[in-house]
Amino acid sequence: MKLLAIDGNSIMNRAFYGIRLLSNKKGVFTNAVTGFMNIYLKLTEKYAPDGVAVAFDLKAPTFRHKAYSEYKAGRKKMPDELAMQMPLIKELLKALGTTVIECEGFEADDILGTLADGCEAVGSTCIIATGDRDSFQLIHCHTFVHLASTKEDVFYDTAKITEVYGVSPAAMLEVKALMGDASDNIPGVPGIGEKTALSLIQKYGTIENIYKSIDTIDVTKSVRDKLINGKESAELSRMLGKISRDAPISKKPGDYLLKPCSNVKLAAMLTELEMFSFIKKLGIPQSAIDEAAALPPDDITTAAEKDNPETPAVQLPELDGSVPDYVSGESGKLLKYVNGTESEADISELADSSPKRTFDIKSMLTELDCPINGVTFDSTLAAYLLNVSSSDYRLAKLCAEYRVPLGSSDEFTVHELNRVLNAKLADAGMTKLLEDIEIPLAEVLVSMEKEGVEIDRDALIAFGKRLSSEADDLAQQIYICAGEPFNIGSPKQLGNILFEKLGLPHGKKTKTGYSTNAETLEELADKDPIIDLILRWRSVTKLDSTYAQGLLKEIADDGRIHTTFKQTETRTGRISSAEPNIQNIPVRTELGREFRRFFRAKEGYTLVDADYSQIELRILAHMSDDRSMIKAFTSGEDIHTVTASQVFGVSVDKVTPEMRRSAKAVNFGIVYGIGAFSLAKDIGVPLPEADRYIRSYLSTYAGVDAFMKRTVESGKKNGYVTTMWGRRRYIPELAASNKTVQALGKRMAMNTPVQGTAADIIKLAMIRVYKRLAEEKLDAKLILQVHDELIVEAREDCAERARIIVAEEMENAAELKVPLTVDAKTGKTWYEAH
DNA sequence: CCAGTCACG
DNA sequence: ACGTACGTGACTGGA
Repeated sequence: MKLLAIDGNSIMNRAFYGIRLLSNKKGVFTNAVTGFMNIYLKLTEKYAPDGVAVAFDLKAPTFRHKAYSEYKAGRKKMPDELAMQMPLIKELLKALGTTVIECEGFEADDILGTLADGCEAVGSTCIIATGDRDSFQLIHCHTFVHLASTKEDVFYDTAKITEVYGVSPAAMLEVKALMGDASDNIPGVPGIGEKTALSLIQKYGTIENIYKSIDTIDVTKSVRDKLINGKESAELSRMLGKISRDAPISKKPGDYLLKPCSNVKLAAMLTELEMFSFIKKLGIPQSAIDEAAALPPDDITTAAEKDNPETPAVQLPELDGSVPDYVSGESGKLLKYVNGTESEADISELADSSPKRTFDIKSMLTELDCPINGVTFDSTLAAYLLNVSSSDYRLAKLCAEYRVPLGSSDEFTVHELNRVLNAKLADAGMTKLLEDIEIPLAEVLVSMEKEGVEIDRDALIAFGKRLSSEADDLAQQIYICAGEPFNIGSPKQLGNILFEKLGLPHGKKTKTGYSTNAETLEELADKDPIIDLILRWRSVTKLDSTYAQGLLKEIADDGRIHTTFKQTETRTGRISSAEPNIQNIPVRTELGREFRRFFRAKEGYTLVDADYSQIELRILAHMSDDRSMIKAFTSGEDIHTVTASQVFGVSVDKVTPEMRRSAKAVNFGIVYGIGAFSLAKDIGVPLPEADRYIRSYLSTYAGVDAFMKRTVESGKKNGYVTTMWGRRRYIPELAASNKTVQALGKRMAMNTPVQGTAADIIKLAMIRVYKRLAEEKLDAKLILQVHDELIVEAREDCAERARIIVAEEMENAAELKVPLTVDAKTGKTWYEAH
């Protein structure tokens, strides 16, 4: 018989601090549970135990000794994020068939000691799995310790302990009692550390022996004095550190045999916790998953949710069964589900305007390459709106998440999934957002991807050659400065050259070595000419590899680049662009901006480039209803100048360029949820001065201050924040107890409504522009979007009409309390038009 | 596959 | 005392 005895608290601790904070979308934290499950699976695979017992401390233990409780009282309280995961792991462990043991008056260690004692008595093997070394004293003939550490796990038996520490396992207690253990609040003998304690016990075996012959033992005077003064403390420490072996639990290993798993319970819990990978790893049968999905939503809910009970159940909208649900199956087949019947459908029926529902309309438009009209609902987009933070909106994942049984056919499953998603979306007030923005947008995006943008390949190749030869020159000069060639692109090698070989003063370090980013290097620019060369090399190679070579690889046979716009990627509602990313083509430096000359209109056409002016600040003015900021925007003056004049209390014509620069930085910072530290770094002023700017800004724009506070409060209360169009983002970070994480949550809460509303507006604008260009039968197509900028390719003779139309539709996409202004220009290339 | 870096709004 | 502005994607080096 082989018993695996797990120190539950210790392993949960390791898991919690070893994995960054994770949570499901309801805000239930899951990182410790995830880590524990990984360790549990590893252990059972490695040792194949017959029985598993998991020991936990009780929340409010009564202590063995009075003195003990006094010491333990000084221990830090478990963070809430970890505490709330304890009941979850216990439930999971029970469902896995293990025995969970908690025992009043005894800590997890004592339970392990008792179990080990029971195993020794009958010659069963006992493997103790724990994250701390306290249990070493329990190692014996049949008792071993599996130490789970951050680096790698180590297996300890008597021989290993003797090898590593030079004492017997039982003597580990004596060592600990001498050296003490701060984390366990064991005082030890003041002044005696690990080295001295080990050598003393190696020589004399026990504390008792040491004190028996305290006058004659071979130690320095100072150690002897410390020992004499610390005698009482040593004896107390030994008592505190000794693990008890008589917890009132069964000592028979046979009583802890593994029971069969409760697959349904496991499936339900792991689904609720969104830990889908374990469902797979545990090999839980589909039947159990389906059965779990049919259960009513259980009580694995958050405390947060209990504090905010959902509004009483309202009548949720049911789906109209006569509206077909479409899904594209393998090998290009189109399947549908209508009035309870499944059938194959012809793509031609998608074109008519009769109502229909889809699963991933953007993929369907792309793959089927046919018009799809009358779409009233789309599963993928609905799922994105319900949880913008997911990274997987595939059918199986959604079914698991929303407790829909994976049925016999996809069309039936999609129908069932849509019922759930539709009800949840209506409940969250996002139906209009789906119908009016996301669904119509899918068609616009697919059209833009298909159109693409023409690239001047030859010019791009020539520019790339220029960049790479420049990079080679710079590299040669760098090698001369460094005295040897090395890989400049390796931060590790570069750090060695700069800070070890050349001995330059290094700034802060990263986890892996010296920091060598541009910000750090710029501070060293006057120390050595190599710095400037490296910065130039970085910039030139970046442009060459990412933009010259990178873009060349992406030019299709039609001479154009066809990006992919992702509609379900960002947390804020923006769209993103990939393969290639056309939303980060250089513009800030003159050399980088050259790339925009290679993005050109095709023969006989012109580009129209229109971008919103200060859209995020305008939205902030509107949402916060701040009188001063609204006035600033209605005055028609430059916003940063007006801000400077209001914040510094001077007239507009007295604003210096310096003042304007600061005001601009604060304006940006405010939208991001500013901190004085970062502002100071950004504009290079002392921290107290940056702090004054912010306070002055927030008192000038008190409405903004109030809006930010309101937003954070509502985020904390509801668990999410929203945009003007009701787009939602859950922010579990707001509930974290770690201050840094909470501060991050606050910044997200402040930024998301603004950035997200801007995303709502430009999406509306795209739909309007797309429709209007089609209605007016202009030979002009929307081709690119860069967050606040739209680019249209128009035949030369209608470019001016197109320019007017694009600007008009963008400006009228939303009605705010401030004007929503647009700059629209034309040009043969992106460079010229922007 | 992650960390570091850097391009954009 | 600590860590420090929001949101993305691509490339490189190195475990």
